[in-house]
Amino acid sequence: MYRIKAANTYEKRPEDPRGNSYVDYRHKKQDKLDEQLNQQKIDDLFVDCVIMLNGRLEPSANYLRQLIGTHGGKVVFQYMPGVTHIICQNLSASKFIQYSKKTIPVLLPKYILSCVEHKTLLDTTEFILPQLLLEQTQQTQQTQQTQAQEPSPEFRMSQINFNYVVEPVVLDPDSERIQQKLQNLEQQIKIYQLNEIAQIDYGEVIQNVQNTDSQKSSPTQLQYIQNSPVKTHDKINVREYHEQSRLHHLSQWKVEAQQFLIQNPPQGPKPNDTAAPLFMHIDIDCFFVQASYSALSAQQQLLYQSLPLCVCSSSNTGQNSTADIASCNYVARSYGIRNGMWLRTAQEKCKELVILKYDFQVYSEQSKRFYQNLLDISSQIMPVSCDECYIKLSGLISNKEEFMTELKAKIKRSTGLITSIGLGSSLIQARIATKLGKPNGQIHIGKEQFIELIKHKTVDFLPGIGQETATVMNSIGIYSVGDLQHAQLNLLQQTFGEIKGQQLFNSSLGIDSLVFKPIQGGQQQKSKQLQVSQNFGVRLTTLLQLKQFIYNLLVELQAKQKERNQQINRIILHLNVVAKNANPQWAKNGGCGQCEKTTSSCSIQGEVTEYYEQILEPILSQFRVEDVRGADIVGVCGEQQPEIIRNKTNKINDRTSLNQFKELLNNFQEQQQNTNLITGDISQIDQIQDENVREKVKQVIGLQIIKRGNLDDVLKYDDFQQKNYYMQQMWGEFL
DNA sequence: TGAGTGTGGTAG
DNA sequence: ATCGCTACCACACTCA
Repeated sequence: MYRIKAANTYEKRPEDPRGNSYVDYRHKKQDKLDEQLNQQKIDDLFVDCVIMLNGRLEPSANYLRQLIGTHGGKVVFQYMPGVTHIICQNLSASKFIQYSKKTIPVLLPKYILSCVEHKTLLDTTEFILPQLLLEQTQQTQQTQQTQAQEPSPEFRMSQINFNYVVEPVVLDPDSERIQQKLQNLEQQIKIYQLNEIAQIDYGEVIQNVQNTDSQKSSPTQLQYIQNSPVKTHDKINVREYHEQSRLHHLSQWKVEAQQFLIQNPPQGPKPNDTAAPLFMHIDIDCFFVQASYSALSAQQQLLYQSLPLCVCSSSNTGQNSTADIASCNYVARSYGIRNGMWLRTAQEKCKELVILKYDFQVYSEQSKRFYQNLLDISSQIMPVSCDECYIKLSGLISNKEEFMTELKAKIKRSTGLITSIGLGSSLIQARIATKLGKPNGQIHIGKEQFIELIKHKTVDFLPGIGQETATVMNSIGIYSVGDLQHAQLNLLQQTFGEIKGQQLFNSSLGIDSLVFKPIQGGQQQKSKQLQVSQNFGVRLTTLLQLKQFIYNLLVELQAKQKERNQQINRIILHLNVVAKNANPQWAKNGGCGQCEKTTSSCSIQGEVTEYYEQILEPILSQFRVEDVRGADIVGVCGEQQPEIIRNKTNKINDRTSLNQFKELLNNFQEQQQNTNLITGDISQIDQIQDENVREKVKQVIGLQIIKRGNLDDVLKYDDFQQKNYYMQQMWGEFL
């Protein structure tokens, strides 16, 4: 039996498996790197310097480290005696105090770059952190105002710097950039003036400005146009774009599926929580292809039968089509074609590939029909997407094979679509069963089988492990699921974080990190996030176009907010900016290619669109407009939480009761997956009088224990916002 | 230590 | 040409 370890305990960093202490390990690693850099040394510019890099830096700390290293300097990341320079971009108050105790210059990263450029150690005064100058000025003022005291030792350094206060010089060799900034500033001022003068609809104002601007036709030449000759858009209609985006529809259909289930609550029998857990995962095989195929005429269907098929937005058979294969059937897959592959790659692999068109209307209808067939199986359904869901079947099925065969036949009759079904005692087991059975499969696996069957698959076979995680795993010597099953939990948690590490480990053993949350009929779904984004076909050349675009996104967000009837109290803007040295080979036609993401957020009250200047402003100065290739706006909804009493005196201070209850729960030997009940002696919970409270306790504690490992973590876990509320209820009624 | 904010990964 | 969306989770870091 695998004990689920506490997932959220913040214990001391485990020892290095090779027997070194972690600190030693770090030092050794550092030394090794220094040595490596020393071998590539160019000159002795920084030879007597020990430079400390702190926090997030631009250029990155890694880059600076190499740069300094190759010029003979030593880099550290923690303060230690002997440090000669501190390189930092943002200094928090605590760090400020901490650093200003030391008489060491705190400088901008630009110092390093300039020194390298001029091949000499420059005077540091020009590079002192502006924040530091500002802060010490304020501090000095404060001190002067309040009391005429001797400056405390903390300000020794400020005093030193103060003697050399120089207006910080922006050493930007790229004078074009400054010109651009100034131009932008001018344009900004214009738009502000317009807003003040014209008291009309904001959108209209922007539209007008936009028009006059495009007549002028900005002289700005785009750098990237040389690489990717894409037309710039004068006007981008977000909604129109979304109409054609398969990924947009995919997201929409998920919501539609949820709403469908809310409006048509499953009428099937209620699963038995005390029976052995049994979950079904059902998925339509290559949904897009099958659905598109099902919309064809009988004659065409006959023609295309058993041919390699795919769905793609483009019928372009040219050599350079970067259109995505949205979905391909299993015949096509036998040629090595995969979903997401570019059409040109796919056609290189199979010349006979038949390209079917998207038919979003049909997909939506088929999805509804699919769900219609599932309503009478069980009362608990959890949709995953338009073509995929989990159903809880504990204690409802006698003959599993027969059940699966019949269900598949029923769906085939009603929709014409072929599905795969997996059964398992946890969600992930069912999920993997489906995956193993595809296409047209029906499999039931248990935990032991799960572990056996999946042992030799690569780690990315497991849900939740994508490319990035797989790469990191490979780097620590984990390639197959079997490796993961036998991996050191310590190592995993050290690499991926306490919870993530635990979840990955659990996954490999068939233990869920996903919690089964069936749709509750009649209940309106509340999501935590609303998002509107477009990262395709965005080619902006002027600030005004950018503003117009952001505004359009906000309008769309507002419409969505209204439609879903949700509260939004914070908006986030993501801006994708072309990465320096982006590889044009990697970009799709019209795509955003390799981007760097800039983010800004603000809290809002009232209308989303009113905040558009505010959200845009903080990031305007950070990039050149013509580099922008895409933008997202995310609205984060306020969770509609019950009144949480945040009075400290209301906290539970009855340690005895708490400990008793903890002990009781910790005594449970085995945690049953995804049952709302805790196995073992639950009689004490059942003694709770209030039925609602009792159910809540079971549900909340049960789910949380399964998710986190043990009660300690349940009580500790930050995101468990209703903790205090439930705890009060619990302790009020219980014990 | 909890709340706020930013970053990054994953899935369909 | 082409339609690289969206919701959610975990984590890092800062601030008071």
